[in-house]
Amino acid sequence: MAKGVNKAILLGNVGKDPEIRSTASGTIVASFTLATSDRTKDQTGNWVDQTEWHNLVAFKRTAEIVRDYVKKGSKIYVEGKIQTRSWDDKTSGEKKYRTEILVNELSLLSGRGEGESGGGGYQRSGGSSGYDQRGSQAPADDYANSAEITDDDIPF
Amino acid sequence: MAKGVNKAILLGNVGKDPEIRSTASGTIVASFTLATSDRTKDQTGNWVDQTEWHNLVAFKRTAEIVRDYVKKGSKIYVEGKIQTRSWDDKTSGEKKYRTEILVNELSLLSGRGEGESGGGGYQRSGGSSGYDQRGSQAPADDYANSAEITDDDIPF
Amino acid sequence: MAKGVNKAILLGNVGKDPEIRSTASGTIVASFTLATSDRTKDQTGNWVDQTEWHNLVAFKRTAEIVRDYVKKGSKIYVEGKIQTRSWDDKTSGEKKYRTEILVNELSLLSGRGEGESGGGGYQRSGGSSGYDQRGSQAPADDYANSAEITDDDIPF
Amino acid sequence: MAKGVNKAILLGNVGKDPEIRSTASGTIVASFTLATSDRTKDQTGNWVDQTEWHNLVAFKRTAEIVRDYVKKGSKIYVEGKIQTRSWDDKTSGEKKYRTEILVNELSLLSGRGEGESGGGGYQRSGGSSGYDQRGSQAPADDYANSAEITDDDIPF
DNA sequence: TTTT
DNA sequence: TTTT
Repeated sequence: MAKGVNKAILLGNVGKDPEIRSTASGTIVASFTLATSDRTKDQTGNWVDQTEWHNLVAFKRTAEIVRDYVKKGSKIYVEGKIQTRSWDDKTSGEKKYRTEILVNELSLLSGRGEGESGGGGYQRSGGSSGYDQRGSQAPADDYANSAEITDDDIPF
Repeated sequence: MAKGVNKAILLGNVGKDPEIRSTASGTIVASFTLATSDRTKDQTGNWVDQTEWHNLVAFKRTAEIVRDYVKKGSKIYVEGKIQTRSWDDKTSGEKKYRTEILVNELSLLSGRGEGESGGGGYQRSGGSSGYDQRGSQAPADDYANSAEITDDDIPF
Repeated sequence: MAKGVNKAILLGNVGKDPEIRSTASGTIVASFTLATSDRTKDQTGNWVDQTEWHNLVAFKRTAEIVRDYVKKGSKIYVEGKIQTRSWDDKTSGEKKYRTEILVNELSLLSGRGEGESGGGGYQRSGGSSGYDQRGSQAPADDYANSAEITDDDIPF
Repeated sequence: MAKGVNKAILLGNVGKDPEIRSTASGTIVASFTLATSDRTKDQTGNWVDQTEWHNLVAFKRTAEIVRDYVKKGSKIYVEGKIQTRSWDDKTSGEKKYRTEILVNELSLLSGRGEGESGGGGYQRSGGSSGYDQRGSQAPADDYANSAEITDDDIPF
């Protein structure tokens, strides 16, 4: 009776190769971004392409599918839950928010081979944090340090 | 052809009486929060009620419906578009993000009279920012100062 | 990869007390109808209320919730899968179709006590087929005789 | 307050080249079928591909997009309204039902050139009624004769 | 009747 | 940062 509905339905293109991590307890986690593009009229009546970026997270079996089949450029359909996590920024002391889509349904729309052009290595190595995704530096670090996903964040 | 899908489907209860404002050009804007509750199992297998808060915005005709019929406690169904706005925090200089649902469909589920218990005054006056809903003070002010909705933010 | 999406999202009022049955193998099945009302403009520009009726089916745990909490008049939100079953009419020999929503998510929106007006008995007895909801008699019988849900129809 | 929700969300492949017609008043109408495929477990626990077929109808601007870009094999995402039309079968005298999805949002997922393999002619000519789509003969004719879409069926 |  |  107290059950609400919290559902996101998205169809778009993946911005970067997904980040794959594991929690302390061994749960696999995939993080990636999705661009949904729209053609809307602006104030002057012109058609403008408008792109919205979404932060997606997937766990367990869904994360494995992401790891194995989703890459930069992939077109996917996704259903998920909208979640906002918050943490206290260590340096500024301010509260920060990050909204993510917890993916629970995923459909691959690019054929095999489509999506990524580079055939070679997926060099997703080094210091790439995977959250440095809006041209912001400090926030990414901050997020990585203060708001890393822990087992407590996982809803199962 | 490049058309993506960006849709949120929410059903829950309104957290506070909506804020009603107008842009410089006279467009009416309604802002409010919605709680969607879920019963999920936690790590230890217990059923836990989990509430997610969403920031909703409505414009024009939809904003008028919100103004006239939606209040604290109202149960509503909503469809909208997920949007993240960003701005530079004036004091800390950091980039901040705020994700909102731009409502384009709304269905009232509380009967008339349901929802609000207090019959008296809707004292939506004074310093009540309507964004002080996560125990955070500064962010609300900050948001009010730095990220006020302007005509440029309105997608039509 | 070949995964499609087939989803119905409905919010409306239940037309009659649900029918509860069991398959030969003991799976509980609930069947009921849902009215979704819309206010659309007709050809002459007048606002007209338009009601669409849907046939819903629920199995197992969801069927138990329907049995225990859903009744005539209940306002509910439902997610499900659109399915069309077909059978050969015994008398006319024609192929017949029936589209149903296989419910997999259900949210009760009427408070307890709301919905049903009659306090007394839920006389869901006798010949009430539960499918006699469009002013048609024969189809209901026909359906009952020729297109009863069998274990083969259940997708799990 | 009496506003319900009636929404279908489908992603799949088009079964045949769409039928394009016009009503007496000149409204363009597109009819086509969509297959949504699912991989579910059957009773014995094996994974089985299950395909559901949907009847889609589009009007006006959406019908033009269908006419110009959608063909047999096209992968599309669609939002629409579930509608059941009924009519009296002339020969058997029985009431018949046909459930359709009235498309109001459409996204093309096949690239240009994808979808159809045959480059040549779209010979959608002759007596093809477009409703002879489930291996049934009489019903199609019947439908064509008794339940043709008229201006009265169009909800605007 | 589609698709992987 | 994606895609058409």
